[in-house]
Amino acid sequence: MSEEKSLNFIEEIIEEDLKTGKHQSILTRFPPEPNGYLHIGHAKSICLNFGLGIKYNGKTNLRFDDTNPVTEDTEYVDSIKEDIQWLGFNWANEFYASDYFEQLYGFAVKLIEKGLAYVDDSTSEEIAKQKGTPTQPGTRNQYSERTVEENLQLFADMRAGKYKDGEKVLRAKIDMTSPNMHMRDPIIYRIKHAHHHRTGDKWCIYPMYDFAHGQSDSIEKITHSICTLEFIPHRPLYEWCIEQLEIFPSRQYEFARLNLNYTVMSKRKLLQLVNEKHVSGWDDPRMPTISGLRRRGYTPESIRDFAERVGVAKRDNLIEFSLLEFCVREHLNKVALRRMVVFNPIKLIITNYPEGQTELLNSENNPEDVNGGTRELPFSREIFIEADDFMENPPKKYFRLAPGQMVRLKSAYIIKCDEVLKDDAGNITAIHCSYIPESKSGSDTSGISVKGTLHWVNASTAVEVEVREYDRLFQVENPASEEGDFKDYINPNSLTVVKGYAEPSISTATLTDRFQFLRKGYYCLDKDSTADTLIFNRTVTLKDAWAKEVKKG
RNA sequence: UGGCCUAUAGUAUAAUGGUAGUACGACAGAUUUUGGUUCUGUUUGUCUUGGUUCGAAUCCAGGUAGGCCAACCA
Repeated sequence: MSEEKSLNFIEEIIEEDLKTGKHQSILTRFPPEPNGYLHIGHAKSICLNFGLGIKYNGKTNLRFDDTNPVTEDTEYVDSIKEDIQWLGFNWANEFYASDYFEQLYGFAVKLIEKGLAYVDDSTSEEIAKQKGTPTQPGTRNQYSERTVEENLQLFADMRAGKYKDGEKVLRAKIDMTSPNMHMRDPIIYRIKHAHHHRTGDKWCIYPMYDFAHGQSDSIEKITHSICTLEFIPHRPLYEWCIEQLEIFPSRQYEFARLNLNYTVMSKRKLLQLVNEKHVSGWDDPRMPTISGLRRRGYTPESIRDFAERVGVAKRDNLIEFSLLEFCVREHLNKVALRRMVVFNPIKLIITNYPEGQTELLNSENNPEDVNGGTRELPFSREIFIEADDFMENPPKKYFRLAPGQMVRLKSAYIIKCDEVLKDDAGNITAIHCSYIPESKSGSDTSGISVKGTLHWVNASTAVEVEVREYDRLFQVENPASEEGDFKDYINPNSLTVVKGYAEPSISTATLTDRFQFLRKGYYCLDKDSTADTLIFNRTVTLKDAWAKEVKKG
C-alpha cells in the first residue's frame, strides 16, 4: 500500500478533465525563449510539465518561443536542449514557434477579414498614449477605421518588405476601454528586418508573443498550457483569439514561479552578471542556472527532488537555499565516493612507527553502499592532519587531538599526542604522536575507544589539488527587491580558492565522479582541471554540528 | 485611486464544511571508526472584522497586506 500523496491544483484539474472525458489524454509543453540559459526556476517548470506528462501517461513537447529574432540564438537552443536532457526528460516533439509563421500569418489575415484587426501607422509613443492607463480608458485612432481591403493590402505590403521597422504594426481590434490592458487593441505583428536563427531572412514581420504563444499551443493541441502567474492577464486574449479563429481550445493554467533566496532568477539579470564579468559565464558554479548547478556538482536527481518538494501553488514564494542543499546532500550521501583531503595541513610524526616503512590500509568507498567497494591508502610515519583538528588548550567537549589525548585516524590506528614542536616564534611546526599497533582498523584488539576520528593523508604521497569553495552569490535574501542596483549586493567572497592535499587515489577522478571529502563536504572535478592540476568544486559542505557548538561559545 | 491574483509555523506546502498535518530549518537527546548519516523528541501557524452553519483554514461580504498588468520583450 503506497501512501496517497495530495495533488497540487493542476493535478486536480487534470484528473477531473480525464475523469469527465473532457480530454482522453493530456499534452503539455515547455516553451522557452532561446535568449538565455535555463535556471532552477525553469527546472521547476520542466519538472512540472514533463512530470505531468509522465504521471498521466501523456506527452510533452519542447517548443522554442522564437518570435523575436534580435535576442535569440542557436547557442541558447543547444544549451536548453542539453539541460532538459540532463535533467532526465525526453520531449515528444521538438517544435519552434517559427515553424508556424505561415499559419500565424494566415490567422492574422483571417482576423483582418473578420474586421477584427487593422494596420496602424502610429508610432509606439502614440500607441502607448492612446492606450490610456489602468484607470483611464484608451481611445481609437483613425487607422482603426481602415477597410478590410485596405488592411489586407497593407498587411501584405508589410510582409513584402515595403516598410521600415516601426513604420506600421498590425493590431487586433478588441476593446480600448477594457480594464485589462492586454485587450486594448494589442499589437499582434511588428516589422523587424532582422535575421532569424531558423527562418533566416524569409520574414521581415514577426508575430508578438501574445499572438504566437496561444495559437502555437492550439496548433499542437496542447491540453494544459502551464505558465507562470504574470501571464494571467494574457489569458483572456488567448481565449479571444481561439474563439475568433475557431481553433483548438487549449486552456492555460498559471502557477507561482520559483524564487530562491540569496540569488536572482531573471534571465535579464543573469545575463548582466555574465556580460559584466561578475561571474565566469552562464555555467559559473555560483549561478542558479542549470548548467551552473551541474558544474557545481548538483545531480539531476537532487534537482528533481527539490522541484517536487517546493510544490506547486499560486502564491508568491521565496524558497530557502537550505532546502536545495538538503536535497543535494541527501542524494550525494548515497552516491559520493569517500576520499580524504587535508586543506590546512599540520605535520604529524608517529615516533614509534618504523622509519621508511609504508603499509597499505583499506577504506570503504561509501559506508552507505555495501557494494561500494574499498580503496587502498598508504600510511607511514609522517602524515598530515587538519590544523583545526589539533588544539593545545582544548575547550570542553573537544574530542579531537590535544596533548595527552587519543583519537583514531580514519581507517588506520589510534594515536596519542605526546609532544608539540614549535619554532622560535611559538608556531606549531609538528606534532609527535605514538600509535597503538593493536588498534588497526578492522582488527582492533586494543579495547580502547575514542571519541574522535580524524581524516589524514600520508605526507610523502599526498597529491596537491586546487579547491574552489563557493558561498552565496548575494549578501541579501532577495536582491531583486532591494533599493538600487541588485549588483550592489553581490557577495565579494562568493569564491575562495584553496589548496588541498589529497590521498593518491584522487588522481583517477573523472568529471562524472562525485566525492565526499571526509568531514568536509561534497566535491566534483571541474572542467578547468589540467594534467598537472586537479581542480575541484565544492558542491556543498557537510553539516557541521561542531562549528555550531563553537559559534554558540 | 481600474482590473486581476494571492494570504495556514522562520520557509514552503497539505487538510476539498467535521481532530490543523508534512517537509526543510531551529532546538534537545540517542547511535556512530565522518561532530556526516540514521533514529527519537521539542518548538512555532489558519491576515482581520462580520455573516452563513450544529460545526468554517475552507463558503459569503467588508477591510488589510503582498504581487501582477499601461514593451513594436517573452
